[in-house]
Amino acid sequence: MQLNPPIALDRRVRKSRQALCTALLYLLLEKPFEQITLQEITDRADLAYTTFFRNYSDKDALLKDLAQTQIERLLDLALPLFSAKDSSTSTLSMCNYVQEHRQIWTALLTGGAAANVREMFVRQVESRADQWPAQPTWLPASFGSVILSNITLDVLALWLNKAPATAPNEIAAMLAKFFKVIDDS
Amino acid sequence: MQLNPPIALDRRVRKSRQALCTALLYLLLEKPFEQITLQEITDRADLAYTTFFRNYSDKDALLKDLAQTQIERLLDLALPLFSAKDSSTSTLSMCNYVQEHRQIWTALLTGGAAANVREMFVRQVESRADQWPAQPTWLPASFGSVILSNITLDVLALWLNKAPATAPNEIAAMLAKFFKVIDDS
Amino acid sequence: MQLNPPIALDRRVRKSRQALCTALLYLLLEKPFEQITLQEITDRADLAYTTFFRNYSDKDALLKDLAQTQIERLLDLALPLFSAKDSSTSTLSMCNYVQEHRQIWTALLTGGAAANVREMFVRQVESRADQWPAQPTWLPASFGSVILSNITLDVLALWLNKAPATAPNEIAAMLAKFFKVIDDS
Amino acid sequence: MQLNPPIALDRRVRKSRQALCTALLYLLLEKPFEQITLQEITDRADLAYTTFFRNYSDKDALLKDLAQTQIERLLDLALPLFSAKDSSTSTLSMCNYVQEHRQIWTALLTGGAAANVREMFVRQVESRADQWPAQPTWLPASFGSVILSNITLDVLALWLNKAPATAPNEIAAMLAKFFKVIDDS
DNA sequence: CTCTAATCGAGACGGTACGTCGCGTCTTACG
DNA sequence: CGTAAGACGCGACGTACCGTCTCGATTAGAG
Repeated sequence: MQLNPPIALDRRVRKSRQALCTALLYLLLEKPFEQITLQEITDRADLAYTTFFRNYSDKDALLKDLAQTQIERLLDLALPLFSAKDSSTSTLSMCNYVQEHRQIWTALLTGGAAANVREMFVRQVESRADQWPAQPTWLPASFGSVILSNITLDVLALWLNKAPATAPNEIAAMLAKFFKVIDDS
Repeated sequence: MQLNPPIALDRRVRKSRQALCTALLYLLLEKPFEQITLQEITDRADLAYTTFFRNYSDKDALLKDLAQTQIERLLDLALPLFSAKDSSTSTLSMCNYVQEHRQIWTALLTGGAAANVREMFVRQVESRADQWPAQPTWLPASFGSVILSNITLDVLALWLNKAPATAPNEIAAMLAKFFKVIDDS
Repeated sequence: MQLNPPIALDRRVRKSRQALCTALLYLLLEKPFEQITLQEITDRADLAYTTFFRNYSDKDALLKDLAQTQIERLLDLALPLFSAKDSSTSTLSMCNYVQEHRQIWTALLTGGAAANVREMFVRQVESRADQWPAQPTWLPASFGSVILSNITLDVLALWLNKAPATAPNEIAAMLAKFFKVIDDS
Repeated sequence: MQLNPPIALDRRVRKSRQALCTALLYLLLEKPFEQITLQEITDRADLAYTTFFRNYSDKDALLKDLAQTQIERLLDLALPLFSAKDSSTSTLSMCNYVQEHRQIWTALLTGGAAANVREMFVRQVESRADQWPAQPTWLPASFGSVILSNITLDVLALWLNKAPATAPNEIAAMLAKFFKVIDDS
């Protein structure tokens, strides 16, 4: 029996954080993460500079808050793809998800924070390593997840960035081809 | 019979730049690129702070100078791998090269500048796109090189970082497996 | 009934500026203005280096802030000296004022900023030119104020610098003698 | 019996110094002494930057070389003015001299080096204090020369700067009037 | 007329100070 | 009394200028 969601945040706090997140999101479409200033973020969010620090300790903390959730959702859809059975299903549903949230994922993957996001992504995948039993035998332990993650992100980034017209199922097909290599003993 | 390198730089200049490059290289083994200070670099290079700017406009310019050459050399060895014939030969020679220059490539790929280096790498690969004719037919144009580059770098980075004991030919074998997917129509 | 001073500065700002002014004042007693470093000023004021620029655009701006007020006060006392009537009275009160603020005026007139202060002084005198009607007839327009200012400052500087024991009324007498030349047609 | 003039400087050296002096002179007409760069001086003199230091230790040394001679010549003409007899004669000849070298004295007195030149001037006058016996009795020792010097320079500077059309003898008359105050017991 | 030494051109370098920008803390003033 | 506005400490950056140095190339002037 749970009381409340983690400690039901003040509505104002939720609003501020939301504003900061979307502000960052839009800025990421314009310029690299490191070049984005807290001042710019708070300006765009229409909040006082100091308010930022009441909500996040850091610019990275904001990015994390922004990206972590997205990554989680994506992984919930994507992880089954490692289990060979419904690989194609999960791959496709992942691509559909990205398609639906095209803008946010464009910011995350092709914007300036790409490197950071990839790192978070890989770390999350590794922390869920136990969720799929079959490690490819021809790769050293933990090589698999890193490489798989990177290929996935590469394909998604290229899709969003260079070939936005491509249909989700085409992308899913490409990914599937790569995944098969790893599953093949 | 070669003329002279473009303008044969002053010996002092060459020395300074060399000092700065090696200074950066060692610092990259210790901490992320963005956290490295120009002061630290010049201190380690035993040069005056202002001398940095006489040689490079930027911290990035230094990294570029440092990495670009290395990448070129690596690509000279690696590029034939795209032409299916001697794929395995070139892959192996590339791995051997990395093995021989393990330290520098560890700094570049697993240190803090990894993201930048990857970007440079991809850009160079793309600019040499004409050097291997066979583009995979099942991938949109220019997807191939990016993904191939990233897989290559992923594997190399993991090798240097997590499994340094592995022999070059084992790594080459892994790479070959991935490359085959792309070549397969 | 006056509203408020222009915008009633933050108490911290007032404090910082005050600290910077007095810091400069003391340093002027030690060395020429040009040799005084912003670092020295902020060190002595016990403020961060960058805080200087939040309060003044320039070292000169600080000096101006420091000197302008003093000059104004002095001129309020001194200007009547040009109207022949109470010449002696105003000259004496000016000398007394300088005597009372001996230290600050020593810094301004005999310290390293003397040249700048003289210039400000002359400029202020000229801008108040309308406050005394009688221009000497035997001098080109505007010669009078400049020369008068310089003589005044020369005498004051020498007094503070070389003959500090002299009584104010003696100095006033000297000045009076010079002023008489100008008033004499 | 003297061997050679001080050591007959190399013709090149003489040329360089001359070029540097005139370069500075012209620059002084444009901007304050402190804002003049060694680079600017050597550029204008069409000499290498390092050549400056082969001839002068300092920017001040150059100014001194430039001004000292001029001041000497002026004082040779002007000093008799302190001996009441031929006051008017010497004052006039001084004014004539300045008129003839109008440009150089404009640079020295109204340009950016005015403060330094004044100081040199006063110092030279004081070092020649013995050349005129009659110290005014109503002024503390050594007040006389400083004030006299400053008045002289003030008048000359104003002349050159604001009333260039005025004839030398008019200026001489003004000066005479001031000098009389001091000579009067 | 040559030879030698001083001077010059060119520019890298060490170093000091300046002024700017951004982060994160902390205080003030205001609603 | 809590929140905005924003001053402040701090650290890094990049610039400008000074004065030193090295290395050739040039030239003056003595023999």
